[in-house]
Amino acid sequence: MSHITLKQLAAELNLSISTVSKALKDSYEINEKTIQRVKKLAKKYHYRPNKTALNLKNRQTKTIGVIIPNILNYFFAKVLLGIEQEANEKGYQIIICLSNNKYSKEAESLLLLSDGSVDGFILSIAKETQIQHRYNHFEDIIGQDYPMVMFDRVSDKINCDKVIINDYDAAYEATDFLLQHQRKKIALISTINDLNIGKSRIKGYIAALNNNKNYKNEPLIVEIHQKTAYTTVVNTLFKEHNDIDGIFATDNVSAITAMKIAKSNGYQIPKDISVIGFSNNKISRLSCPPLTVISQNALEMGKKAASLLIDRIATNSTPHFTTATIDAELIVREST
Amino acid sequence: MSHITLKQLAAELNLSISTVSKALKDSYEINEKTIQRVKKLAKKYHYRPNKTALNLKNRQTKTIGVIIPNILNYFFAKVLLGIEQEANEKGYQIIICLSNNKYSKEAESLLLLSDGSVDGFILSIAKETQIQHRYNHFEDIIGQDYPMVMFDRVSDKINCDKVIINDYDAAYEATDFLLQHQRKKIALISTINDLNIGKSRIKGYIAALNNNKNYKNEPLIVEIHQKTAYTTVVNTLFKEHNDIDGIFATDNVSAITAMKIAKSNGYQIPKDISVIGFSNNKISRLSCPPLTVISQNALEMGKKAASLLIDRIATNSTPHFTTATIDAELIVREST
DNA sequence: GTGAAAGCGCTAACAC
DNA sequence: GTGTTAGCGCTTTCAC
Repeated sequence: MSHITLKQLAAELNLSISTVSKALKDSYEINEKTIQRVKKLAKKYHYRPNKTALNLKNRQTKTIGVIIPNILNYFFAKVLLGIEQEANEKGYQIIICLSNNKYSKEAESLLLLSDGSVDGFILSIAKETQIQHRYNHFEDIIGQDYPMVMFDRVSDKINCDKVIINDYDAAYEATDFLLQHQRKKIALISTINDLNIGKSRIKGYIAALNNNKNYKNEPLIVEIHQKTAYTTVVNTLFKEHNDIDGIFATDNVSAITAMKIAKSNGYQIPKDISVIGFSNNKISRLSCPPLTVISQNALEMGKKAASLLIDRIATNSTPHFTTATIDAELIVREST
Repeated sequence: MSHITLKQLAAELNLSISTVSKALKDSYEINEKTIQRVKKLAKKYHYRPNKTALNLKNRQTKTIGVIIPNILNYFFAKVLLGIEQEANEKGYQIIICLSNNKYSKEAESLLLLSDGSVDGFILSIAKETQIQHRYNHFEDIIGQDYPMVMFDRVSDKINCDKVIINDYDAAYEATDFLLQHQRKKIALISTINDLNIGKSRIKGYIAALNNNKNYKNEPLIVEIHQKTAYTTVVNTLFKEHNDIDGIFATDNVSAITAMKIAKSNGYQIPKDISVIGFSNNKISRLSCPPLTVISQNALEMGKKAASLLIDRIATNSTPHFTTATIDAELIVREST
C-alpha cells in the first residue's frame, strides 16, 4: 500500500504533474516521446490512479451499500450474488452490512455509510424494523438525496424504487396447486407473520381457498415465532387436525419439519399429505422427499435492484419511483 | 447525496473553514460561543465530515476487501458474518467480491481493489486458482504491501497470515469415531480432491484407518467432480461395495445423497451404515436422519481473520506471519 | 508541448 | 480566538 503517485513519477521524469497525468491519458497536447517515457516509468512502478483521490474529485464512489437481514439465508445470499454480478458489470463495488434483522444495526449501517462512503443503497428491511414500524432512518437517508432501492421486504411508507415478488399471487398459486390435487384440508404455516410479505402470502392462501367452491374447511393458519418452536407447533397442529392433507409453508424449515413429523406419524408424502415450501434452496432439493417450492428468482431480484439503483444514481432527478415485480415460479418436486 | 461541507457552513457563519473544523472538534482554541454557533448550524444541516476526503487525508479507507469463492455456501456465508462482526467492531467496512471459484474473477477483484480502495484483503482461494496453481495475483498484491489474510483454502506458496482448521485432525477424528462404533468398511466421498484441504482430509482418513489394528479393509476413496454426478457416483459405490457400513463425506450434499441412496437400498441409518458430513449447516440439521458433522466454527474463523488483518494493517512492519488454527468439532447427531 | 493553478473536502501547523 | 496555508492525489482549465 505504498502506492506510487503522479508526483513521484513527475519528479523522477523531471516533468510536471499535469504533464504526466495528461501523458497517461494519451492527451493530444503531449509529445509522443514524452508519452512513451511517462508510460514506461508508470508501468515500471505499476502506477494506478489512487481511487480515493478520484472519488473526491468526481464526487462519487462507484460503490453501493447493501444492507441485508441475514446472509445465512439462501434467498438473501442469492440476491446478493445477483447484485454483485450486475454491479460489477456496471463498474460498481459492493459494501455489505448485515443487519441481523435488528433495527439498531440497520440504522447504524445506514448512518455509517451515508457520509459519502457509497453512492446509494440496496436493502431489505430488518424484521425488527418492520415489526416496530420505525422507518425514520430510511426517511433520513432519502432526505439526504441518497438513491435507495428496497427489495423483497419493502414498505409502502417509504418512497423509493422497489423490487418484489408478488407474494399474494405466489401463495395463491401454491394453494391452488394443492386444491387442484384434491386436497381437502390445507394448513398454512408461517414464521413471518409480522412481515408484509408474510401477510400477503396469507391473503393469497385465503383467497385461493375462498375461490374454490369445493373446498369446505376454514383457513387454518399456524404461526411460529421462535426458532425453537418449530417441532412443538407442528406437532400440535397434527394432533389437533389429523385430517390435514396439505401444507403450504412460507419457509422451508417449517415445510421440512412438517414433512418429518408427518412421516413419523405414518403419513406418506405425497399420497396422504402434500407439502409446499418457499425458496428454492439446497434444503428443498435435498429433503426427502424433495420439496415442491415457490422459487423467488432471487438472482433476478438482485440484478434488477442493482440496475434500478445504478440508473437512479446516474439520473438522480426523476421523481417517479418504480416497483418492479419479479415472477415467482412454482417448482414441482416429489412432495406434492 | 448533496452533502453540506465545511466550506458552506463557514460561509453561512462568516467564519473560516478551519475555525469551523476546530469548533466541531471542541478545540480549546475556539471560543465557547463560537463552538455553540457552529455546532448548532452543523446539526441543523446534519453535517458529517465527508468520508472520501478523510480517506484521502488519512491515507486509509477503513475498508477491507473480502473475496469469497461462493456466497451460497453456508460455510463461507458464516465466515463472512464473522468477518463483518469483528470488522464493524473495529470500525471497518467490508467490500465484498465473489470469485465464483474462478481464477479470472478472483484476480480481477484483487486488481480492482488494489488501487487504494481498501486497506487489506481477506480471502479464500478459488477452486480454479488452486487447481491451476496460479498464485501470481496474490504475489502482486503482497508485493504492493497490501496486508492479506487467507482462510480455509490457503496456500503454502503464499507468505501471509492465515486462518485454517486442522483438516487432517478433523478427518482423523471423524474416521476414528466411525471406527469406535465398530464400522468395518468406511468409504470417503470427496468433491474437493483438488483442494489442499481436500487432500488433508483424505490423509487424516487414511491415517485413522491405518492406526486401527482391527480395521481390515483398504481405504476406499470416491471422487465427485461434477455437480450432476452425485447420484450416479454414489450409486456405483453402493453397487460395488454392498458391505459398506460407514461413510465420511467432505461435504454435506454428498453425505445426504449417500444417506438417501442407502435408505432407498434398504439400509437403516445408523444401524446398518453410519454417515458423517462436513459443515454444520442447515441441511445437516434438517436431513433425515440429522447428520453428524464436523463443524468448522466458521464464525470464529471469520473473526480471527478480521482481527489478524486489522492488527496487520495497524503495524504493517512485522515480518513474521502467523497461521491460526481454529478448532473443528464433531457434532454427533442421529446419522451415527 | 509543457506547466501553473485551482479545486474536490478535510485537517493541522503556523501566523496573526 | 480566528484565519491562512499547505497538503492528501488527482483532473482540468488556462497560461506561456
